[in-house]
Amino acid sequence: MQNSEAMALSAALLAVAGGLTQRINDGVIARGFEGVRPAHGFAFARLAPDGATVTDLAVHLGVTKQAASQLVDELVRKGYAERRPHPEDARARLVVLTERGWACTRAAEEAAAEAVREWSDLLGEREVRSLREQLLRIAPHGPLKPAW
Amino acid sequence: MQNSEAMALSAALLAVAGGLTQRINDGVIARGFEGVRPAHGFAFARLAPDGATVTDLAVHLGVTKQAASQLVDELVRKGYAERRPHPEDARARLVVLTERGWACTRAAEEAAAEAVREWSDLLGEREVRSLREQLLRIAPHGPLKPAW
DNA sequence: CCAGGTGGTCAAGTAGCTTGACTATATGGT
DNA sequence: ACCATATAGTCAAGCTACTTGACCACCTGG
Repeated sequence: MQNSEAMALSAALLAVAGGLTQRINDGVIARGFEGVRPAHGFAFARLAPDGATVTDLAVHLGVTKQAASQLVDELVRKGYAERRPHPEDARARLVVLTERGWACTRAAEEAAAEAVREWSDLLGEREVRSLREQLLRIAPHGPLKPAW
Repeated sequence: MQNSEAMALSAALLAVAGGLTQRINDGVIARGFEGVRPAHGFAFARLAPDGATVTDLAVHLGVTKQAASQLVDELVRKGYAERRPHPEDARARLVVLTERGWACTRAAEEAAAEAVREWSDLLGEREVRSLREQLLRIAPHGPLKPAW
């Protein structure tokens, strides 16, 4: 594959990702969750299963723990998460989603599903499934660095 | 398709996009172009064909023209672009790439091709081609907003 | 030819990150 | 049992890439 084709693929991928991010964010806000930014979504993804410590979150997001702590402050202030004492380590705190945090997560899923449905209209469900599997196979596993 | 599957697709897409962005940026820097950020790449893409005005660039990047102007300042200072008088409008300036700017663009293409080659190893060329065409068909056309 | 629109810059403010310094708690070797 | 070192988290200050607001130079149409 020529370099220019690789660049076309890259540009398309980044354009789709940027558009999807914006659509999810807009959709979440339209569902009544104000003051959320895309970065919060990545935090929610890590907090959702069982909660996480600030340091866990920092590694997951690829930022310093101070930045992660500020982000948690913000989520707490806006009612999406709360800090609890950690059951096994008195130094640490377990950050967990509130009910509102869970509702926001569900809203993000709905918004994502809406965008994906449009792709199905363009490509067909079969192609979207193959797209999903291809992406899952090439997705990296490291920290989810939003930087671009 | 269920919401959770849509979310899995979205997460994979964003992870791939984030990883690709980082790989391209790292690759460009490794080829000797210091002080470049991912945002510069999007600017280069708009400047490359025939140059562009600051306002064009601002629309393309989805930022204010002041921000675009600052970015151009930076590119000029680092030797990647230069401002010329606009041939048809004395208010405007045409921002064009320098030779170094073109070299940096080629470096980005090489880095992108490198990443895509790894995907070929995982998926096969045939699947990568189909990935490219699917993405091109669902890519939005608006401003290329890096925000997430 | 001048009224309003557009291209660009200057200046100041802001948000989200960084680095640096510190406290409190945990852990492992002696 | 104790102390040296590592780790979880916070506080404070600084930086950078953006924003909004104000402004000038030049274009365009009645």
